Amino acid sequence: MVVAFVDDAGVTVEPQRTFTVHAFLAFVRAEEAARRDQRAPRWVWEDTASFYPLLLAADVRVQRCHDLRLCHTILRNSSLTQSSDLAAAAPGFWDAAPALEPTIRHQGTALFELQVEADPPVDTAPEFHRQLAAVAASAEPRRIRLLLAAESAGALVAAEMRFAGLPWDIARHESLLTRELGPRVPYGVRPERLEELAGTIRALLGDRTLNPDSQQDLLKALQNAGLPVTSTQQWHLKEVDHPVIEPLLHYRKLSRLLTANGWSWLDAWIVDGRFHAEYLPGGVVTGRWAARGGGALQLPKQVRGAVIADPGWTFVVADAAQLEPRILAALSADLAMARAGHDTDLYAGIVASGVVETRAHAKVAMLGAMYGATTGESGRLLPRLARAYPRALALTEAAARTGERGDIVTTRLGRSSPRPPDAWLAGQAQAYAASASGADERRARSQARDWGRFTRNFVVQGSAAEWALCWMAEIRQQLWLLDNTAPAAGLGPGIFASAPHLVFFLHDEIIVHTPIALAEQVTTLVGRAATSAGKLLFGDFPVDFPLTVATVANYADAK
DNA sequence: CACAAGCGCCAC
DNA sequence: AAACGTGGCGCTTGTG
Repeated sequence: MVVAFVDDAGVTVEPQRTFTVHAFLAFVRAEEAARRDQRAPRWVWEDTASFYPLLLAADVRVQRCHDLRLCHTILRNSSLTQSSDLAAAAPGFWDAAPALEPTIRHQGTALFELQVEADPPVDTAPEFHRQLAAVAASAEPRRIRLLLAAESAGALVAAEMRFAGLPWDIARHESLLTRELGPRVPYGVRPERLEELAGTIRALLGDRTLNPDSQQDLLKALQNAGLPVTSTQQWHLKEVDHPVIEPLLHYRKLSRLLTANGWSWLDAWIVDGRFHAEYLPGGVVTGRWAARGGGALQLPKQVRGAVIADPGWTFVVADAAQLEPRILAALSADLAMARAGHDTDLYAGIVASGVVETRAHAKVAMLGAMYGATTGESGRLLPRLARAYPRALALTEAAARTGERGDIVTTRLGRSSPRPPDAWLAGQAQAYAASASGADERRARSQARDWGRFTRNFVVQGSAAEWALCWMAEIRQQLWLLDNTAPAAGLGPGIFASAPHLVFFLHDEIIVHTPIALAEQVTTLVGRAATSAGKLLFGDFPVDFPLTVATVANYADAK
């Protein structure tokens, strides 16, 4: 492996060196240890997800990195760097999907199974220089630089969380399954409780062969039994008065538990008592993370009782209270809205200001403003919200109009929305042609509004994702410092064996797994990190980012 | 046989 | 009450 040494401007400061894999691991370990009290090195590499697991498997953590692939995507699309050489170049290697990463399900994986370098090896220096140039020439270098740092730190966090894993109590999960579904059965066989319910449903609908898993069959059977239904969705079925509805909804609930988080899921995803979720930083266009396999970002509340801290350890579970409306208040510099959330639940503050009558109304109206609701309760309440918070609502409206025109919008730190697809542009163009029919125009208007709702939400969701990245990066750094108070901690075998560490992330919520004795310190630093994240994004604008924090041994007790 | 679309439901 | 954003995933069903 080849390591080049450059300064912040990308200028070579030492001759490059070539290492074997094992020598490289020792080198990184030594560099991180030697500079622990100074400014740590920033490792510039192609792709954290394929590279960092190698280091973690060898018990080596790094403090900082620059993920060329993730940063390239941001710079390629950002309105803040649109005149750079990087953005102008034809799509190439750095725009392609990353190579298939090595599979590391747990720390027992042997080193020789890991692919260290791309084949053929990638020359990272030219791309790094293009990126530095794009940042330097940006209209907002401070923001875009912060975004790249936060995105890269997020990639480190994602790899570390996958490596450490979320503690999972298989016995407790299995007892839940047995209690709800009956004894374990082989894959493909209906568990006892589901079979009983299927029988009840068939009898009540007079259809001996009905498969309740088939939406088509089910809809026909319901209609044949005289029920006035056009879909089999839960909310729809709940409005119908018939004896079959209760067992049917129960069947659906249990079936979901079996297929999404049943015995097969346990077998596939829980290794050594840990759920090693694979997060995909930057996996969503808005900058949110996605996840692959195991449904890490959709863990049902129903199974969270199986998330149990190790003996002598506990969880600090923290979620940002009303994150997106607070982000909107700060983005739009809407002082009235920021004040409504000062020292209180933001929705309660809106009620206290006399804008709407109940917290539920405040919430549905705010969500409607951010998602683009036009009808129902939310649509009715919007005008009152717009009177009380004109700046905030003007921002969401402007973002929607921008999208309807086919233009792009940009988050606080500089992530821009994609351009609409060609089919969308063609549809809009067609609606203006002389030959356009009324149907063409209606379709084009409808598609324009759809894209407007996307850009409307993009600004808020994407800026909230940036806040969350900064929050996590700060938590990670502070946990590292806490860890460093112990001699040589973090750099020996089992790097997360004795120190508090992040184990879960869900858009606006984190879990730290920590020795009980350190839980109070962790709680304090997580709260401070939220404040720091707010300052990084919005400077001195007076917006609060309060957390709901719980110290619990069982995730299900967090809320 | 593999794969994709449509549906439904989980999370935020 | 049910239309309003971002996703992943498992099932059935249709198609190549």
